[in-house]
Amino acid sequence: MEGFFQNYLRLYRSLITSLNELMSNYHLSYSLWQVMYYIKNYGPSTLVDISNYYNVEKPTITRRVHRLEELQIVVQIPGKDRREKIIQLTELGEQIYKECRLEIINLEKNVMEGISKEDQHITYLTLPKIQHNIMKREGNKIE
Amino acid sequence: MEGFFQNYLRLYRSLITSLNELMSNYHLSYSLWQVMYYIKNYGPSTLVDISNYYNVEKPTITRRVHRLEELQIVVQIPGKDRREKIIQLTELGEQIYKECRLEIINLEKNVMEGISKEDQHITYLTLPKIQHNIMKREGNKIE
DNA sequence: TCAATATAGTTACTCTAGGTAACAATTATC
DNA sequence: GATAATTGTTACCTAGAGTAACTATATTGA
Repeated sequence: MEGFFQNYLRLYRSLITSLNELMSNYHLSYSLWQVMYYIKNYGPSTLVDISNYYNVEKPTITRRVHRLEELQIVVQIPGKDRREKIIQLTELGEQIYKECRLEIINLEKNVMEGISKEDQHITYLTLPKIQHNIMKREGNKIE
Repeated sequence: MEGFFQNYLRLYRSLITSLNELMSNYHLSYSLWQVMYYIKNYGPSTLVDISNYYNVEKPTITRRVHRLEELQIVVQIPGKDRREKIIQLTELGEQIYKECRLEIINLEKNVMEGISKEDQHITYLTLPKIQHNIMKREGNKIE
C-alpha cells in the first residue's frame, strides 16, 4: 500500500493537538492518558508491561508514572517481587478516567463523521495488525 | 469507534522508530522526508503550503527546509512575490527521494503482511477522511 | 494614494517527550 | 554461590515542536 505511512503520519499532529487540548482541562496530556488507559483496561501493571505495550523505553514510563503520582491519579504498590511495583489507579484516577473517557469518545464520534461503520471497524482492526507486524520485524533484527 | 485513538497512537512510536532507522542511512529523519514527499508529489511549494498540509507551525518547516538545504536536497528560488520562496528538490534530492522511496515501499509491504488488499485500501482511504474532519473542527473553533 | 491590514518567512527562546548509559537492588539460573 | 537477567531509577542529551516578536513585502479600502 504505497503512501500508507504518509497518510498515517500526516494525521498525527492534528490528532495529538486536539487530544492534548481536550486533556489540558485535567492537567493531562495524551502521553499520560496512555498510562491510565493501559492500567484501566489491562489491570494494575508494572512499568515494564506498559513500556512494552507502547514500545517506549522504561525511563519514559517512569517519568509518566511519577507525574501521575503527583496528580494523585495513580499509586504504586509493592508487587510479588521486591523489585516490582504495581501501578494502579486511585479513586480520583478512576473518576478522572471516566470523565475524560466520555470526552474522548465524543471526539472520536465527531472525527468519524461521514465514515461508514464498517470502514471505521476495519481501520480499527487493521492498525493493531500493522503494529504486530512491526514488532515482529524488530524482534527479528535482534537475532 | 471507541478506542480508535488508542489503536492509532499505540502504533506511532513503533512506526516512527522503524522509519527513522531506515532514513538515518541518508542522514534523514521522517520529519525531513515529509517535506521531500510533499514537494515531490504536489510540486514545488512554499513553506506555508507545507505547514498547512501537515498542520504544523511555520518555524518548524523553516527549520526542516534549512536542514534539507544543508544536505543539498532542496533549494529555494524566488516566487512570484518578493516575499515568497519556492522550495524544490535538487538533482541530488530527486535521486535520494527515489532511493528512499523504494525502501519505504518495501517496509510498507512488510508491515502489511497478512492484511487483505481491501482492508489496506480502506484504511488508506479512511485516515485522510479523519484528518479532514479534524481540520474542519479546528476551523470551526476559530469562529 | 496612503494608512491599515494581511501574508511569507525568520529568529530567539521555551517546552514536551523521548532516548542512552550507567547504576542499585533483587531474583533466577546453572 | 557466582553469574546473568530483571525492575526500576537517575543524570544527561537530543529531536522536534510551539509561541511571540520581528522584517519585508503585498493587498485593501477609505
